[in-house]
Amino acid sequence: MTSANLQTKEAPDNSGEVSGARLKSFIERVERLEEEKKALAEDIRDVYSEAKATGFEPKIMRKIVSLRKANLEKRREEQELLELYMAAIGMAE
Amino acid sequence: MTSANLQTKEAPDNSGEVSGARLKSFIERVERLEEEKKALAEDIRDVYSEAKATGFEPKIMRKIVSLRKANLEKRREEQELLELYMAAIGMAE
Amino acid sequence: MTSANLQTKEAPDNSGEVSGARLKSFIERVERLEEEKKALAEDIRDVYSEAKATGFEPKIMRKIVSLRKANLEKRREEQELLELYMAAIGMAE
Amino acid sequence: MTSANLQTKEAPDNSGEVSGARLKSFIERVERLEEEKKALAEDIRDVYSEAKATGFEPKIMRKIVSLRKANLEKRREEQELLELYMAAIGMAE
DNA sequence: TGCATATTACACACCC
DNA sequence: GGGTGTGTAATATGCA
Repeated sequence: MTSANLQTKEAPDNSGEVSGARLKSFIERVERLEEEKKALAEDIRDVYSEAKATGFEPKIMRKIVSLRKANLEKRREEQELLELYMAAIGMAE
Repeated sequence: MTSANLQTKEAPDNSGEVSGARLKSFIERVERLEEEKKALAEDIRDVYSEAKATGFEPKIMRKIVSLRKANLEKRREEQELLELYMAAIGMAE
Repeated sequence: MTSANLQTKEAPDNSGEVSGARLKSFIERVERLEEEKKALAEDIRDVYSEAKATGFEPKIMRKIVSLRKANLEKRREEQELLELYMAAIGMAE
Repeated sequence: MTSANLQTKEAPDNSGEVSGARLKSFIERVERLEEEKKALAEDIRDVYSEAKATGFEPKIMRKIVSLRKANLEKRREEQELLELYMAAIGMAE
């Protein structure tokens, strides 16, 4: 398996060593980022916990966050549509 | 609604203003963290894209990442089981 | 609502009655299955209770079950990864 | 580990062998039930798939199932409350 | 576009 | 009985 070429496209070098090293590097970059992501998820939970400790209900808070996000996306879509129309009628931004 | 007390526990102040401000602060902290999390998710996708551009298949890479994570979790669970056993037979930590 | 077409695709018949009857039938099949599932969940709880009554700790038992399941899944994933590799290097199944 | 007594209460026998066998039996009973439960979950998914193939939206169907379940529970709770009241005022069922 | 998977929201079970 | 953690259900996302 070590000498097998994992790449589906043409190998730019004459050994699997380099390919393996690059793959490993990519994998580790992903894992590092995943860890950071996980840490942020924990931070978020901590905020909810802290809020709960001061008397706010996380469940409702999540609802609020979700609603605000939906509003944002809706606004952004409307904005994009607007710009599309403006471009269509020759109004530069 | 503006004067209603959103908190389930006793209000430590005489107005909903303060409570609302605190809630808003929590919400915004969550939203900030969510944004960072989203950015990381994009970074991860970028890594996969970059890897793909050099010839690695994201599908296989994801499997590898997933497998390594499973290994890690399994090890952690085994450790927990061991500690559970030790606790059950009265061996203090 | 009664005459509205609940189906997203074209209605193959001239009334909502049939559509409603089919929907009801699906719903009831789901509910029946959900009931059976719930009964099984209760059976499982009963086993843990019985085990506990004879001196085994459910917490540890759950860990064991979980660990064995993890082993199984890990093995399956490794197999999938292997097949993925084989496919990637052109080895037909 | 093999001779360690996993039971927290007094061992009714002079060896861990029997205890281990009983534990294994409990574990396997749980696993068997879990498998059946999983099979039912798949059956349910199949029903939704089949419904979807005939034009019904699973998302809405799930909502309906959930609502009917809530109604059922609500009714049952009201019934229990009613019986409680009746018992309280001496009205036998 | 449909399927598979990853993430998120929820509910139940255990512990204190 | 209230909080915590685990496990499951639902949704959202990415791939074929």
